[in-house]
Amino acid sequence: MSKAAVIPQLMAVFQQYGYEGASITRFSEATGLKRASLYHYFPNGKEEMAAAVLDYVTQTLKEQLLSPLYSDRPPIDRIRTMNQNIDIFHQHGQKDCLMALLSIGEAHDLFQGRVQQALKLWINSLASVLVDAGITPTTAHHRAEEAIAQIEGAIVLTRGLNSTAAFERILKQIPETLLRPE
Amino acid sequence: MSKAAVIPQLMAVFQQYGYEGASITRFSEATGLKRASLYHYFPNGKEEMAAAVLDYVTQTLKEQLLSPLYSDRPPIDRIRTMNQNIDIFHQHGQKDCLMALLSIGEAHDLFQGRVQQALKLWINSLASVLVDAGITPTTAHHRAEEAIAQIEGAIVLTRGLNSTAAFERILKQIPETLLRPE
DNA sequence: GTCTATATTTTGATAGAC
DNA sequence: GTCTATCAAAATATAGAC
Repeated sequence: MSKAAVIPQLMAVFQQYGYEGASITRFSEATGLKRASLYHYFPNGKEEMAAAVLDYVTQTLKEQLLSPLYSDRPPIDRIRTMNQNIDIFHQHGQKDCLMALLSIGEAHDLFQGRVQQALKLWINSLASVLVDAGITPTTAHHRAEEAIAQIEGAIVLTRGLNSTAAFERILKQIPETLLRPE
Repeated sequence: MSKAAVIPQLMAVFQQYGYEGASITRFSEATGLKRASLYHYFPNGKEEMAAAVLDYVTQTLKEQLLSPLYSDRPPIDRIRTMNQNIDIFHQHGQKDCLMALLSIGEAHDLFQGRVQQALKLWINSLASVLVDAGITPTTAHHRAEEAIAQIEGAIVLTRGLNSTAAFERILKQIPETLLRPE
């Protein structure tokens, strides 16, 4: 098995258990590889695994979720396409956001830079669509942050209420909310 | 030291590290009590500590955060007062929400019921204020969920961006957003 | 590249003295 | 009620065979 093939499996474990709850044993079960084999790919252990997963997530964010924002379609359609991909990636809110999980506890000290960079990329990409739609840059930036907060919070609600209803409803109304008149 | 005095200190550890990252050693350091002394208060260990903390948080939620919602002041003032207390309790987004943290990983299986109950209490209390303000019950319920999602997501942004700016801005605009015309 | 075996550290938990 | 001492289990990590 190649290193590239194990990373999504490690990601799934981090998504379910968070950084401190994810153990090498759980990684071993998820990948089918023994402990020592995982250390062959990631000599620095869990920390290196999380860093690799975070890089993978950042790339997925760029290629899968944010790339529609840079198309030549109308702004509302670009945002709707992003949301459809978010809905799939997070499985209607049932799969956690790695940026949220890897900013808790000791993971916060380790990955603060990476998480902050990825979040800012998301915020700026979304804000640029609003600017294209004629919205003031400051307002655009604020609204982008608010939309991302709603998405992250909707994931929390999905976990806490054991229901995907709020997530799907919130996601659906985000495009119109973002593009409302100033 | 009484059991009641220990619980807020345990809460602080859970807020910083989450459920799996919170170890008995960290509880010992935070309280000044040795391991065995903590087991005197909580024979069932970490699980019982988290349950006690969650009960304490639920009571704080009721008494400190939600009680202003049931006053006889105008709806907008009731919500503003709740938000001021949220801002203090969560230290401008820097202190995590226990309901969010205790629904991750194996904690999710252990505390799903308690978390769901507390979240529903919050949602229903907030929605009832909107109904008082003349908003349709269904819309009120939806808006309450959206506001709580924004608050939870704003805490995630505070962690991820290492800044309280988004949290404070989002909190400030929530009362008007909740009470906007249908 | 994957494994078995093993070492080390940390964590959760208990017994029993004071 | 708090402690020291101790144990068992789990976690991280490494050595070395194939």
